[in-house]
Amino acid sequence: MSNPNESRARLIASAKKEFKEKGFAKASLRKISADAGLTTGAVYFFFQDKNGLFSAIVEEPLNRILEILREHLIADQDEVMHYEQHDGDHDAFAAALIGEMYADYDAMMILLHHAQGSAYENIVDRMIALLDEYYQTMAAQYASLFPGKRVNQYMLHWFSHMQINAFVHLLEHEPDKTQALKKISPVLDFMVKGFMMYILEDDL
Amino acid sequence: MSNPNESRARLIASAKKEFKEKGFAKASLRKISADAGLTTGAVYFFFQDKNGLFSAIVEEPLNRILEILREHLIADQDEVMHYEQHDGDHDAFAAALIGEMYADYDAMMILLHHAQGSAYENIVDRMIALLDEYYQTMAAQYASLFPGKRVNQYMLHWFSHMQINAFVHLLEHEPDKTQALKKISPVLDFMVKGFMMYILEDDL
Amino acid sequence: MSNPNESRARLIASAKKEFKEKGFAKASLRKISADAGLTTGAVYFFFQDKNGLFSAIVEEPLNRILEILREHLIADQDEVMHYEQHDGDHDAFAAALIGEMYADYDAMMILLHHAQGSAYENIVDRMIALLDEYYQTMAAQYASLFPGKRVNQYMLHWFSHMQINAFVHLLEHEPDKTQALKKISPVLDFMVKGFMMYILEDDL
Amino acid sequence: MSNPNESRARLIASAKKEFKEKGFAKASLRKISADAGLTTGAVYFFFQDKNGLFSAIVEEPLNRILEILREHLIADQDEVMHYEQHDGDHDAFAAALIGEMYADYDAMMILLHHAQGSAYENIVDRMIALLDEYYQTMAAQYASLFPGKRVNQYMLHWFSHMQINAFVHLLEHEPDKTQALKKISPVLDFMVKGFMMYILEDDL
DNA sequence: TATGAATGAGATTTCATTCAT
DNA sequence: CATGAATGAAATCTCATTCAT
Repeated sequence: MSNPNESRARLIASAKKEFKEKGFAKASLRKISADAGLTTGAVYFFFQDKNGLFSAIVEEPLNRILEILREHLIADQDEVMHYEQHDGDHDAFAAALIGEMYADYDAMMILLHHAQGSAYENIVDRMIALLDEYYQTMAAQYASLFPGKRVNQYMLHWFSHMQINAFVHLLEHEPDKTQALKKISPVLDFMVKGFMMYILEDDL
Repeated sequence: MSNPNESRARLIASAKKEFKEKGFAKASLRKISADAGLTTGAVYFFFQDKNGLFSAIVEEPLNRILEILREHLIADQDEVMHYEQHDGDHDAFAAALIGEMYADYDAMMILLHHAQGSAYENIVDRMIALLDEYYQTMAAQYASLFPGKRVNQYMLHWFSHMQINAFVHLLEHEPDKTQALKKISPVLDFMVKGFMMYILEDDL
Repeated sequence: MSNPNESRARLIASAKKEFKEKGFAKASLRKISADAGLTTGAVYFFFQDKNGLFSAIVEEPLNRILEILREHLIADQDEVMHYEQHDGDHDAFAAALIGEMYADYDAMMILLHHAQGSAYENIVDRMIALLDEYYQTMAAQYASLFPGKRVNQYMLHWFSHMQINAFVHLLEHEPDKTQALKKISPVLDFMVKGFMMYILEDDL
Repeated sequence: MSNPNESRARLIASAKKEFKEKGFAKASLRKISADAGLTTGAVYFFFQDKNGLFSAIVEEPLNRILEILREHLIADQDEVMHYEQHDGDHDAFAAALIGEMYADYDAMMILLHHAQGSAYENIVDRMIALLDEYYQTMAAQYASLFPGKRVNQYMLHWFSHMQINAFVHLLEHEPDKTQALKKISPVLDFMVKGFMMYILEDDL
């Protein structure tokens, strides 16, 4: 009770429970505080507000995920430019991503599935948008190699969507990290092959 | 005040606006009523409660969708059993499904994206489960033709997930029905091909 | 539905059910009307308002009870003045009273036990007051025969209270009229004897 | 605002006023809070809900009453078993009971007369049942001494009823504790004598 | 470092009642 | 004879947030 770090930690632990059960919007600060053996005021001492408490849980894991996404995407871009074979890289990327996703499993679940009403409620869409942007450049370069073809924007966006959701789906359905790595492999394989085959359409 | 049906219709129209903007949980009956030029009591005259108002918007479109899903799935099962070629059928199914989905675009969006807190909050999951169940049977029969192979349950479930989400994604990104039909075509093609290739794994 | 008398009757029948179950205050006109296959408006056509509906149920039985009470009390007064023996009369009074009370058992129960919130919520107290008033006169005359004695007002009022409640209690605990007559007999006997013995106190 | 205990106390004081005037069901938390110079939220800070506020008023007095009732009843049982004379004990019991009843007069009135709709709405009936249970045993032993006689169940129950109501009636009609003690004395005397005389009937 | 008190705004829901038709 | 529509007031309750201490 006296150790400040401990109180903060207990608050976060209780908040994780509550957010996971009720979602951000329906979560009650009173219940979180009470469960932590503290009062609502304590939340406002340690965090700015309800959203601040939520941030304290998800911000760091999110940043690490975004970092990995960015690194991978930059690497990927170069690969396409050099027509390199990069199957192994995909697995390396998946491994890194899954490593971080499962490092704080609860936080990740909360961020991806229970953020409605919070400042993060569109996080999945924002990640998709991020991917989209990179794919845009990549696909344009790819298309330039095939005269008479152009990028199918809809498919491109759908691939971004599908790729992000593949990981979200994984998190939801496979709580074990080792199993997760095995299961995502054919999924990625499928998507990579499909990307090459379906991303271009006839230019009329 | 004037036409009886008009008030109910105004209430539903206002509710659609509010649900779409705020989602079920955060939508305010006060605002809905006021926007319709009525009082909250009127909502309880025309509908049972907040959930009843929501149902009045989404129940019928939902039922039509489920009907089409079921019809298609039964047909699909027979096809696999007879090794028939059925690409055309997929397009017919997509056409029917999209036809209904776009018949009341707003209702569909509300049902699929803004139902959290309502009795329909798990509707997408329930649709996925429905698909999953049918695929289960289908895949088992398919697997029986290939000794040494078995169904990859994870991939199977992911395909259900992906298929439903492909339509949800479509709805979200393509408000025009005609365009929607064109855009979903390669997506379905991609998924059908993938299904055959990735649904089985080595039996150890 | 078309016969007006029938509608009114159905409304009253449904109201009896609802009042008995919920009490006047918590009874819902909507539920009463619906149960009668009508709408709330119908209540206002046949009765003035919620209280009017209640009155339609209890007014007549109440009046008959009051009539009997008054008749008995006037007779009783004369008896005391003439020192007559009147045990049989008590039983006759009880028989008449119980006859009316059980003539419309439900109405009586509603009037005596479920009237809170209605215009009749103090009916038992008013009946007690009525009795009290008559006893007042009677006891004063009785006391005038015993120098050094005076009426114990508290006991007098308590006897009124007890007498009324004896019948209320009977109604509540014995739904059968014939049984009721048997059971009330020793109760009345007890009270009559007690009245004579305890109604006077020493005048200091 | 100022003294913390003061707000809670003001809330309880206002609640007593409102409950006494309107009864539990029709009492308004808004009015109670406003009268206390606070908002409804304050009620929910200090108490769990409307029933909790009611409990805060009546729970303690009630428990003390029940305690006295139980003690007296156990003592009474022994007395009958030993054919002891115990007139004095009745007065002691009455004194104790009245002492507690008048310790918080308003709370007692609210509990006994204005609890409809609350968790305590059947408290008088429960007290009667408690008494009834004890009398059951007592009367059975008494009856065993008189061959050819049996307990008149209806009278027995009516005595329980009458005894409890004698105190309720007292509370209602005599706000002064000292006066109350004097007034209840002949009432108890009357009931004790009656009990012995009327509790048995011929066994057929 | 945190509490305890309290606010103020808002939520859904229920109700008796009215009235044009 | 009765409906169907609608009101307006009120109800309990929940919540994030604030702030003096």
